[in-house]
Amino acid sequence: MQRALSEHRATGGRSNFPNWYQAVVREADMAENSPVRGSMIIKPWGYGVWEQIQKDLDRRIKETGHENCYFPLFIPLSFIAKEASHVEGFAKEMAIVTHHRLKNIDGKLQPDPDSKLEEPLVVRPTSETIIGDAFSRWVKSHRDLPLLINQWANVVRWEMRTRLFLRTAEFLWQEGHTAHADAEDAMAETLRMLDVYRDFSESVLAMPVIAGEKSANERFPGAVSTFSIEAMMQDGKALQAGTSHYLGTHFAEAQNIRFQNEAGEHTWCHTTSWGVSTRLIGGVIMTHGDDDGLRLPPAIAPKQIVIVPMLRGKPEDGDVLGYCQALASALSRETAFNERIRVQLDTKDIKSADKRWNWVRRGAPVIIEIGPRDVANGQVTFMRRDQLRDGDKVKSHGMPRDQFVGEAAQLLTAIQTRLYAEAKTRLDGNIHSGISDFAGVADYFGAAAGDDDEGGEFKGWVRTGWSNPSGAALDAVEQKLKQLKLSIRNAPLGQSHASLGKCIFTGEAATQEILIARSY
RNA sequence: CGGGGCGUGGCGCAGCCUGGUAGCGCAUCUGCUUUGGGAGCAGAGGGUCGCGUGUUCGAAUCACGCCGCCCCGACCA
Repeated sequence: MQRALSEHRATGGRSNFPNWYQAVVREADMAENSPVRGSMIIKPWGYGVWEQIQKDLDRRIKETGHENCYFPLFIPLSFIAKEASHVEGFAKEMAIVTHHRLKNIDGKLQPDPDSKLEEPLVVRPTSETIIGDAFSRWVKSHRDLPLLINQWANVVRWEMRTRLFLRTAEFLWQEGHTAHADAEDAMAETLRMLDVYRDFSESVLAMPVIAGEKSANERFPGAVSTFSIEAMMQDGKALQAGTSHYLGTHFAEAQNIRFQNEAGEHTWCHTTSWGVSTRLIGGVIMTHGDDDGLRLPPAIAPKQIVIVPMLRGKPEDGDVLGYCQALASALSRETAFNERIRVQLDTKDIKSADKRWNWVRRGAPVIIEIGPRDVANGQVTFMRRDQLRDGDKVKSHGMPRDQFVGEAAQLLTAIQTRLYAEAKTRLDGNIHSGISDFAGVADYFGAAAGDDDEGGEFKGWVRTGWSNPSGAALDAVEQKLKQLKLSIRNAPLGQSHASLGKCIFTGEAATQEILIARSY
């Protein structure tokens, strides 16, 4: 068997990054395009990753005091209008429901004109309005605060340009919505959840990120401040992997979310919202994938250890299978990342070599291959997906069975750690902080890439000082960057306020450092 | 939605300029051989060439319209 791809690799390599990304999504069996424009079918392996993400993040969300609930998919158009009137620029492309019945007219199934809705319904693009409406009824007293709500849901945004996982018309996410008595408490919540995202991304997805504050122009419409975590993909571009917004009293005022304080005065709540989506899976792919396909961090791999029996249609197959079954059940009694190890014994009736490569492409962290020789010697032969090859050859390891079972959890942890370290080295090593003027930035990133579809040369990020201008001055900065296809990702948190030099845009004294990058 | 590219069996492509009724590699199925490894040989199945209209005796091939995908831009998680 041979793949019609260079050097036996499944993906065609990362030199054409967009093509490579699509190849990994396909080869790893994660998702495919659907008949509906811009909407994807998430296949079992891809959805399995999402389920692991959900499970871990949900626990963290609950541990920080939030409760899950569910709000309707349909939002009255007037709710959106209300928000739009208070939040300039909040004009997302949305799907709108206008009828409630189909009718066969002239042989064509179409909306029945008699079933037109009095008020159109919007398929939720985000739920601030409908949740805020409920909050206005739920919050009466300072004793009701803080109100800490989360929901796991799908949302729809009629995006012009879509890419599997990174931007789809419909996507899955969680959205947290909270109401607080004062700004201090709400801001603490905003930063707390940002840090939940940061830690989750780093320790579970093995995807290092920089947490920071967005510039005024990149704020969520209506937010007082927006924070993000930004991850560096293998092509050097930044991916906004999660956001957390402090909304001040803007939404509370628009939706009448207020409470009586201890003095009996009616007071506006301070609200927050925060979310991460299936985009995280795109981030994982572009962070950890290699020329052979996906590499999944063990913490989110639907199957952490896959056992491939070397069956040959011979009498000893029974012994091999029995040995594998015993190994599988022994391994699944072990614990890694606070859960039972997820083991799969692959008994599908295909060639074992094909099975191996299927799991390699999907990114199973550990692939065990058991043949008669292993059975006879009480051995386990395995491959680490994070260190699959030695040069061009596949590297396999042998170990006594009981030792392997005993050390399996450590092995998974080691893989998790190594994937993180690899990504962390790339991130840290490609943030350039020695550039002190705009010409240097332009020079570093070079001219904007042409209209070809090549991935282009790897460029990291630039970290430099600026004076945090506002209004027209900020617009000018944005335009200047846009010409180089650049944007300000965020102003990293926890900056030391040592000598920052001059703003590379205005020449004034810099007040903080920002990250500049090309982005998704 | 603007610019560019593309749409031919599951995947990757050739054919299209110079219309004549579909081909290659991989994958799939069957048989035999092979077996610590992304196997070999032989045979087989699978495509109304994105959709529609037009031109033509005849359209994958030409024209027009539409849809979808990819890249760039605008927009965004």
